[in-house]
Amino acid sequence: MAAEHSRERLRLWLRLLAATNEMERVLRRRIRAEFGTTLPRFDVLAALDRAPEGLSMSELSRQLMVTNGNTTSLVAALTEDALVARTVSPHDRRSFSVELTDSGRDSFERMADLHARWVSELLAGVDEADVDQLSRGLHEVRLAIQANAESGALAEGVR
Amino acid sequence: MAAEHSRERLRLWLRLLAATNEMERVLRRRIRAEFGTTLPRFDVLAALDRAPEGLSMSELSRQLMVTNGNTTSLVAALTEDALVARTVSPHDRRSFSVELTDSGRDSFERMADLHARWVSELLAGVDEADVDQLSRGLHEVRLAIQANAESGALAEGVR
DNA sequence: GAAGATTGACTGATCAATCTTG
DNA sequence: CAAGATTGATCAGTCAATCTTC
Repeated sequence: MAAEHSRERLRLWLRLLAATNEMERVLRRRIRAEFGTTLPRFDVLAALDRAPEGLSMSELSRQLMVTNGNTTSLVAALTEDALVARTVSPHDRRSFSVELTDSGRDSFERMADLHARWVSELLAGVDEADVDQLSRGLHEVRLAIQANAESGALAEGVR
Repeated sequence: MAAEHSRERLRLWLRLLAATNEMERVLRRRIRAEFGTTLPRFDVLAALDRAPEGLSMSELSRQLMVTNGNTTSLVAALTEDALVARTVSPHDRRSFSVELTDSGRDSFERMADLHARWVSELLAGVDEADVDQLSRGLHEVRLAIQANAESGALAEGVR
């Protein structure tokens, strides 16, 4: 089994967490200071910008990796501000399509460049080869977690 | 500058975020199901377990990578449950020392093993060499973010 | 005035329960 | 009954303002 290398894996998890927290903290602060909005809201706009044809609430939740309930309130707030709009699906009256308004798209585009620049600058100093290696490794890590969480659920008695 | 490789760095950030979210989601669910508590509370107990002599609120906040206000309410809740105790510092009446109670230590030790096993199992399949490489790389990433956030703050006009 | 800690207002996130439509 | 979405309760987290002590 894998238990004999428990220590190294635990350390990996702590470092993963530390790096992510550090990045999120900096980005959150800058987005607030510079644009007067929040990271989650920016993330909603980014997801919708990638989907010009619109997304359902569930699909949007999946892409943002959050629950439906969370998405509901985020989208409600953004609708208030007229940055996104919801239109009822023509084929399923349970479902909405959420998309950017013109104002939302403008607002997002104003922010996106600077955001990308921040990320890039914050990661400057990590050398090029490491960036790619880490990307690949982290993708592998995510897939492992997903795979192991399912099989582990039964073994551990987690429902 | 670093801007020419913005795309790869952005991708790294997204994967970092995805992997961390996935892991946290699984751990949070299991801790709730198995122990009836939450990940942040577990984290407090873990930090205090590593510091038998106790920690001040500020030092605890720093280690948990959260704000003081957050720590205040977490520690209040754990004090309610008699898992931690606060004693006034003998030398500075502004400051507390927070430490585990016997009950808190028992409770933590019951959980710690299984938690470590979960982490290890969830990361099983990531091969040994990659684990170490990722650990080192992520440490480097964190340091880069911290270093660049400071220097960037002035350049970007973030206060 | 600065540092340790708390408070209050607010945003974000989960989860379980519910409503509506399929 | 399943699936899409919302609601309400609860817990986390930030931030700015405040209180107390140094």
